[in-house]
Amino acid sequence: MQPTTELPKAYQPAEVEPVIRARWEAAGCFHVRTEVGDAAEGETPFSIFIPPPNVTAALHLGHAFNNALQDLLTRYHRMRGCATLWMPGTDHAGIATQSVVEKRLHLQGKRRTDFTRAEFIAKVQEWKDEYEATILAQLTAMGCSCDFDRTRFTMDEPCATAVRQAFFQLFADGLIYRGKRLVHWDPVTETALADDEVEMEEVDGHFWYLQYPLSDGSGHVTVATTRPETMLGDTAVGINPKDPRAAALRGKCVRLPIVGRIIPIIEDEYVVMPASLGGDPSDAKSQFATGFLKVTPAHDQNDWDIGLRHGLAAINVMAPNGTISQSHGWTDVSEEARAFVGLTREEARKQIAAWFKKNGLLEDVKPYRHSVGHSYRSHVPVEPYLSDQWYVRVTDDRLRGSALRTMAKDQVEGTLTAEVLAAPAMEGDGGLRFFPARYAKNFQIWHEQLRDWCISRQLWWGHQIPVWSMHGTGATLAKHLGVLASLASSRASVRASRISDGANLPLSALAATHEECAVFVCLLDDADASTVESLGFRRDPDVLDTWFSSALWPLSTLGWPDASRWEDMGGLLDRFNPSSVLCTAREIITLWVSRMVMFNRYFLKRLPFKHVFIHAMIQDGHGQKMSKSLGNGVDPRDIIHSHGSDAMRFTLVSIATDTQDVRLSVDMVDPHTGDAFVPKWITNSSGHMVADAIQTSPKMPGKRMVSGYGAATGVATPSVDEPLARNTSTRFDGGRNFANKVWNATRFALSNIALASPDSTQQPQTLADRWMLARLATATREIDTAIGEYEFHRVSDALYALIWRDFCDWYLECVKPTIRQNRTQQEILATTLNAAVRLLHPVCPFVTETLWASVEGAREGRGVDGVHLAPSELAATAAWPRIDASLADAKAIAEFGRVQALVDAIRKVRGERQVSPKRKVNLFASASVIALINAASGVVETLAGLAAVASIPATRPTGTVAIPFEGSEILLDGLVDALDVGAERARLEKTIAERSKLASGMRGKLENQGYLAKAPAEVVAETRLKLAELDADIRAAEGALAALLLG
RNA sequence: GGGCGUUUAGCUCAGCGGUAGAGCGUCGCUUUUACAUAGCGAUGGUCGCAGGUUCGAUCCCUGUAGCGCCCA
Repeated sequence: MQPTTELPKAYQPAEVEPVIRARWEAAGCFHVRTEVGDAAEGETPFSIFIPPPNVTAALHLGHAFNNALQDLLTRYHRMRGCATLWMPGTDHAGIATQSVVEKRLHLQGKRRTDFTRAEFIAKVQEWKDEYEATILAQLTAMGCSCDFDRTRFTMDEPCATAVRQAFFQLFADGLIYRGKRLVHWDPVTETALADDEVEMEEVDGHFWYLQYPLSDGSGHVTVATTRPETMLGDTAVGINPKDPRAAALRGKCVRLPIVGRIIPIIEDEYVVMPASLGGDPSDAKSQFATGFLKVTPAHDQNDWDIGLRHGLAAINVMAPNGTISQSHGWTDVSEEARAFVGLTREEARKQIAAWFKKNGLLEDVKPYRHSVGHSYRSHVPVEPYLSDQWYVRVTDDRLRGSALRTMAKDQVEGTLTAEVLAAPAMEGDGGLRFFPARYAKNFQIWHEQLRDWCISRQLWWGHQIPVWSMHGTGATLAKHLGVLASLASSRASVRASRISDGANLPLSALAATHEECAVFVCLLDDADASTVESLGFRRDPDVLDTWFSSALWPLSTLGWPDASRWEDMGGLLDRFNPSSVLCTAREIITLWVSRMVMFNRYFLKRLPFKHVFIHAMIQDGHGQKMSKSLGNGVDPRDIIHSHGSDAMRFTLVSIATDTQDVRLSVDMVDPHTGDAFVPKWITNSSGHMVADAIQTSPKMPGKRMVSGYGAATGVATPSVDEPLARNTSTRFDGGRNFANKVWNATRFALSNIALASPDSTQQPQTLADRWMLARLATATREIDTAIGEYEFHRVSDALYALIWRDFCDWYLECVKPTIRQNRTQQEILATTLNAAVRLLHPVCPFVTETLWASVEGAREGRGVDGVHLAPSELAATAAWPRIDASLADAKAIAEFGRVQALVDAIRKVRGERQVSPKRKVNLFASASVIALINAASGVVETLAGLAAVASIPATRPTGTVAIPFEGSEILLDGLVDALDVGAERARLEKTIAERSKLASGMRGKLENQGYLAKAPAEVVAETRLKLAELDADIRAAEGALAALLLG
């Protein structure tokens, strides 16, 4: 083993991290091989699929948090001997990535449409390559033990193949359909959005009160609306059937102003009645309602539903870019209405309101604050828009019901419906468990309220939908059926539908149909594409929602549907799917977890993972989510730069509690001086606290730099003179200090072992020795339990307590005087250190791997019965400590606890009196305390700085300081040259006051008959015991006080 | 509007039916050859507010106020 003098005085992460990463890579220890049958593989396989980060941007601390926890789990199970796979990769993030690239083009004055689709995709691909490399570099820098040889991308060939297979199968099984529906439409990016891509925001709007004249001239009705511009598409006015005015209006119509359209008054329960006419006063809307609702089926989801109930026409008055248009379904455009065509929806709102005002039909305007859906991408209000889209029928029991049935029985709230429970049993039923358990409810509610999933996106970047279509009369389309029928049904699926209502048509009925129809051909691969295209079929230009490919991640990354097509994937699917656990954040439950469960169950008839662990979110110092647009996301490499990877990981693990989100205040690092400082904060236009774009160097006032916010928003561009400033945070100091502590404790332990005297002999284990081993045993057990329950902060707490508090502060201090002569202690020291390094490895892989060779070397030829530590070349592949339960000696822990209390009591007085550590004192004590001191074999003398210990003499020596301990008095002699009677009196009086307060509380309890009668006997007994001890302490202190005053 | 969480020491957070803990910060003492990124000690909290249940409530229940997130 090696000369410990080689270890530098402080841990230098920047120097060792690259070396260690190279060592792991050379050993290939994170790569799981396809050959099974290794005899060592006793444990069940362990696998995690990384939530693939978006290639839109680099990772921030939130990702670092997520990945630190995954790596902890992965390394832990690898050490436990499991065949372990952590599958890495990235996600193409369709709309997000396309937007950032479009935004960049926009800065150059260009648009997507200035390029061909292929050219544009090539540009996005470049972006993807850059950020994929960045992300993988970040994961590597963090020390993530992913199987990087298997890194996937959601648009690479294996993933694309899986997507094609899944789409084809769902299409053929009738679970994918084309539907005309109101979708959430983003008029800026001109694409449909999924429900979860819409963010609700509170907006200050208005209610406009518009008068619509009755067509028979008998008066008017007043509708209240927040969106007057949509009135151009009104096809009815609704009234609640319970409204007293309804009967008189039955059968009447109104003449729609501007347009002149005659539209019916219909009765529907959905219509809110004004509070004055019996509406629910607690409903805010009833305060604003007139009882008349303009019904615009093409521009409002609720109106669409009303339209379906009453057979109303849906008239779309807008173009895809959100302007008023006569070309997308609006045919009865009057002269008067023509003036509004071409206006933006915002402008149209103003002008329509103005028209009503000018014509005396605007009855009122009231301010109204309400929530409006906004595009999570372009941030403009989402338009409910009528369009043809592709849907997955997730409401089918084979998807939704199947997902609900996976829930662990005890995590289901109430019971699942009979309909859901009626399905035949399948593998994985009841097998999905959430940690913390409360998140199961999110999963359940989401599925119970699920609507069909709109999967088409009007984008270029993504998986293009593999459907070719042709429109025409049924009869003309039927002519192609012969050729289509010649295609293999296992690779081509054909469906037909009627345009007018979207109804499915059997292919056999097509020839007899003279209505407008569409034929859709879904192809499993492109082999038959030219055949289909030669008939005149055109491929759908849209791409799939990103989550469609993400939903297949646990399948596609393992080679599904046919692993033999890819190198080195054989057998992985059966070994590693279902995976062990998915680690992710709350909002992902609906976006991703749900869809993976549905797809994995549908395609593979089993779960994608058994556990779902949901972790907190990392917020910045102002309680704001880290986001790209705010530029408040901290690059983990900045923290690694300032504190080291292990420091970052240890701190992140320590803040992984299961209750609340974590606030992490962020400082900046001055690139000119390297100093950390608190940046100048400003409030931006959206009301967020951000670091001002340009910051001035605190130490070099002439120098400036760009903040993350400045760079992210493009307000400032980093340059040589004004570089981008890194971030840091003092929150990671604790982790850095801990890594350094481990480093130095190891250095010290190794040096003592190296310097052990050659004739050192076996000695009986001391109390401290037994205690140290007991603590090792209990801490190991605590770590195992905490990891099993996904309570990660308990892991770092246990490591901190074991290594810093117990091993460093107590054990090392205890053995300092004896270790070099005592072979037993050398063995315990080497063994405990070795085990501790293993326990720490999953959290702090770098410092432990760096120390590993020395720590293993020191243990050669030394061991402790009951502690099993198989030798290993690398810490990364070392066996997790196995410690016999017999070592968890509760008596040793309790007795050493008394020793610690005694030492603390003496140190407290020494501290108060500011006694030099060098000064040794004499101690007089009762027989029981002397017995304890003897049992501790010199430890009390060492740690409390005692010269001699003796029984309390018959006459109290003068100048001694008295301390009550365990109900008797101990006296310290020689603590100070001259006793300060006043100070001593104050100390004793304070002690008496403190204990008396506690004692009176307990006495009060014991005088309470209810307490004596109803509290558990052991609690009462304990109270009595404590009270007796307190009383004894008080008597001892009073005795000392009396002696002091007499003397 | 529904759901979940949260409010505990100056800060960041644990905890929990039996009279409150950690880390950091602050204040003393200590450069004692593992570590000053350290050691020893101290200071610091009517556990958001109001009711209720209980022998006993920071913890359970109800209400209320603030904050955060998810869903509509």
